[in-house]
This record gives sequence, C-alpha cells and structure tokens, in this order.
Amino acid sequence: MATGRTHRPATRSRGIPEATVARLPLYLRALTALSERSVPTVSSEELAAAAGVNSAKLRKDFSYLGSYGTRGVGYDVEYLVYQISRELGLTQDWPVVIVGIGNLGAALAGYGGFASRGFRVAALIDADPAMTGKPVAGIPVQHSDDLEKIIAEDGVSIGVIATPAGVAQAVCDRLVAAGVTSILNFAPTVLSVPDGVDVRKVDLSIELQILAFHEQRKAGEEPGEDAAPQAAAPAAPPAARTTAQGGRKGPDGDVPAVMPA
Amino acid sequence: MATGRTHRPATRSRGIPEATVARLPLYLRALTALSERSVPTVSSEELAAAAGVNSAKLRKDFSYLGSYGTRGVGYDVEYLVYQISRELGLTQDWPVVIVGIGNLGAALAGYGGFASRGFRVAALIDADPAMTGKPVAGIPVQHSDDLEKIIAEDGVSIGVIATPAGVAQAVCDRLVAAGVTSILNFAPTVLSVPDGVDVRKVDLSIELQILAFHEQRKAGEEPGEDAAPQAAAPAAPPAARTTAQGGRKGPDGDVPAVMPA
DNA sequence: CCATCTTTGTGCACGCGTTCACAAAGACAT
DNA sequence: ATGTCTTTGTGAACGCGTGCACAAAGATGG
Repeated sequence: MATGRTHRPATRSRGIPEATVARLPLYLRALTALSERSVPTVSSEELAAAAGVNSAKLRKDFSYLGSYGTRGVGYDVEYLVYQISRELGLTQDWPVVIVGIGNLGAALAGYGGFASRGFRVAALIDADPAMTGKPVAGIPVQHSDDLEKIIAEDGVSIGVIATPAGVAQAVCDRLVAAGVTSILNFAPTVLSVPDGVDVRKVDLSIELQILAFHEQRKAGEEPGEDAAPQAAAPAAPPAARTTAQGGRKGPDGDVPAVMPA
Repeated sequence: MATGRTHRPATRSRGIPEATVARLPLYLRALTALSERSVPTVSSEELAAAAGVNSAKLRKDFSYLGSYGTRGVGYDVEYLVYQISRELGLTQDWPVVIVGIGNLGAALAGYGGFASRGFRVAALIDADPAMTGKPVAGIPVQHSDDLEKIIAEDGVSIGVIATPAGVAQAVCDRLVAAGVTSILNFAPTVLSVPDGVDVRKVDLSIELQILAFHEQRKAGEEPGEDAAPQAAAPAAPPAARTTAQGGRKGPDGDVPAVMPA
C-alpha cells in the first residue's frame, strides 16, 4: 500500500486505535457489497475473509466502536454500515479541492471513489492560466489565485495536492493558511504542517521501491543463485569517503551510484 | 498514506524490519536531493529533519543496513545513496507492466517517478481493443490477450493494476500465473494471492475516509459549534438491538451511545 | 425449560517498533 | 599527545497492535 502517514503519533483518537480506523473503510466496503446483495447478517469470520483480515482482529476492532453483534448469529449488515459510516464521518458531506490538474490530478478528479462516499469535488485548482475555465471531469478548473477564496466560500477542509514536488509545500502552506486541516499529498515530498493538520501521503515511487526490495530478496533466496554478498563490507571506508563509488554493482543490472531525484 | 500491506507478517526480511524498509525510500530521496546540491556529509539530525522522522529512528534504521557513519561527522551522502539504492534493489532494472489504461493508468504511465529510479515501464496493457496500438505517454498500448506473452518475454516481475475493481482479481490471477511476484494495486478491492507474492495497495478512497475520521473528530472538539446532528439513527435494530441511538454525544465531540467497555 | 450449538467479546501474552539516554568513537584544536 | 566537542550506534524500557483461546451470550431445537 501506498501508505504514508504523518499523524499525531501518540494521539489515539477517542480511544479508537489508529490501526483500527485504517481498517474501518475496508470493512465498510465489504459490508456495502453485502448490503447490495441484501445479505442481512454476517459472522466475523465471513466478513473478515472478505476484508482480508483476521476474524479476531475484526471483532476487536468492532468492539472499539461499541457496535454490538449478536452471539450465535453475527452482525447486522445495515446497522454496521451505518455505524461505521457515522464513525468515519461519512454521513456528512465533505467538499474536497484538488490542486494541480495534470495527468494525475485529472485522473483523481474523474475517480469514482471520490463522489461515492460523502466526498464531493468542490473545485479543481491549477496554476496554469491556460487551464483556467477548462472543464475536467465536468468541473471547470479555477486559477490558483483564487485558492483562498474557494476554500473559504465552500468551507473546504480537505485538500488534495497533485502538483509537482517543487511547489507542493507552497501549495500546502496556502491551503493550511486558508483553513484546510486535512491534506492528501500525492507529491513526492515531505510536507511540514502545523499541529492540528493531518497529512497522509500516497507515493507511487516509494511503493515500488518497497516492492523492489522484496523482489530482490526473493531473487537472492533462490537456491541456484548465491545470496547477496553485500554484508561483506562493500569496500569504501566510511569516514574519509571520497566516493568514487565508481563501478561496482550487483551481478545483474547496474545503475549509477547517484540516482536522479 | 495510502499504504496497504499484505506482507508476510512475521518475516523480517534478512533482519531488516519492514518498517525500516518502508522508510529507506524516504531517506534515499532526501539524500539524493543533498547529493545534487553536492553536500558531502549529513548528520542524522539534519537528514532526519529532511525526511521527516526522528533522528534516533534514522540511526537505528541505518544500523540495520550496516552502513557506517562517522562519529563526530555524520554520514557520507554519496556512500549512503549507493548503499540504500543497492539494499532496495534499485541498482538493477525493474521492468513494470501497467494493466488498465484508463485515466489513472495513463497518469501512472506518464508519471516521472517510475522511470527515475530503476523502474521502466515495459508495457501498457488494456482490455479495450480500441486502445490497442494507441500510444500513451509514448508507449503503445497492447491488448490484454497478450498479457502472458509480454510478461514472459520481458521477464516482468512487478505489475501495476489500475483496472476497475470488478476485474482486478482476474487480472491479478493472470499476472501471477504469468510469473509476476509483486503487485501494486490501485483497484479498490482486496486481492488474494498465493504465498510468495507481495501485494501493496494504494487506495484513494480509504485515505480520504481516514482523513474524514480525523476531520470529524477535530470538528467535534470545537467548543463553539455543536457536533453534527446528522442523520437520525438509521433505525434498524440488529437482532434485538434496543439501544436507542437517539440523542447521544457529550458537550464536545459526539460519541456513539455505545462505547467500548 | 433445558440442552446444545454457534459466535461474539475480551483477557492475556507476545513481538515489533519507537524513543530515550548514554557510552564509545572519532574529529579537531592546542 | 591530550583534551574537548560532536555525533554515532545501541542497550533498555515502553507502548501499540496482533492473535490465541476461552468464557459468556444468545439462538435454536426438543
């Protein structure tokens, strides 16, 4: 997953563990599917399987919510859907602004997942004057000069940043100054925000790198191939490093020591 | 973050904790930036600030790598960049296929983050015959009938799924059967894969819902405004629910009538 | 009304991850 | 050389999250 967090680490929100909160949307999705099939109740076992988690974990998660199931029967689907929706704050409307309408921003604007659950794309904002007024996914793009005004008028508290990394922090600062208190960041940068503002990041590149790590490990474990000989100091003394990382590399494809950003 | 994991839970890969692996790309990015500015060394304090983490955590992370810094001085930037790149497997070339070239798939194809670090878009695959041959981000889209052939020929081990949720599992199964062992899933579904296959998921909707949860909590904490008196209880007592969800909530944020024990 | 069977809710233990705090290592100046 | 100063590397404590295993709750059938 592309999970990045920058949460108040120790603040267990109202007794509900952060890990549980992160799973609630998963349960909700599974429950919604069941609801559409008019299934009246589910056992923790079934629902857990559908959500891809352990049933004991699921029961414990629900216990934090106070949602009660019925022993010997399971959970009432409709009731749980409502309870979780309410807990997540999805019973109200959340206007969202997307800043940076490039390829990604446009894709996000058209993403069905937004509209589906309480989230409404209130505005699309881009710094390029050529984009202004142009409709994307049916919504006209507005110029970033009006950012503050847009946020204020629509009472937007959630912002999505899909700009190039270089301007992400500046955009973030403006959003926060204008009143946004939750940010979903797609730009490959670490954003710094004042206390009270939540930032979650989605980073393509990081996810791929994590996969690559495991992939490499799998390859190295193969019986035929010798495990990475790395451990044996790669040469190059630390202190007086003059670099000249010149040319060493694994047995397979190599890459320059210094990689692009 | 949009992090979803489906990792071998207990398998601490070669002694490097999963949490550390997830941070390495972050360090790498910060280090690369320093490298471009020709900064020769950094202290754990500085680098930690740049990566947005605690310096003690950073030092411990590096200690797992065996990368040595120099006491009193710090870490050699170039050396670390190389070490981390190698550890993450970025010193080799990773061909990647993207399946599902809709808005999102197209955006991903054009995303710079892919090409920048050892990842190469080997192929774009879509089930729509109308897309076949059409170039997206400079790469011609291929039909999904040829999926197996493409994977085999290019030796692809990483696949990105950007299809609608409905077909994600089917696509996933085909990818895995064809030899892919790492999957980055953008479709809002839980994928089930055999052991040995890593899946990471990026889920827009889930990230937003998590933000909404915290946002709601912040709003509820406000002294002035009363918490949203949203939807009147959805009714629907489960089995024999008698809990009148009626009027709950304290003076501050509201809380479901039924709370955890 | 009682017995049986199913499924929840949770006490408990364990392991991972985070953080503190400090000794050791080295740079640098004298 | 010796002393001082900076910064690393890590032992140890703590807290969160996970999963087991079981008692309690309730449904169901006789």
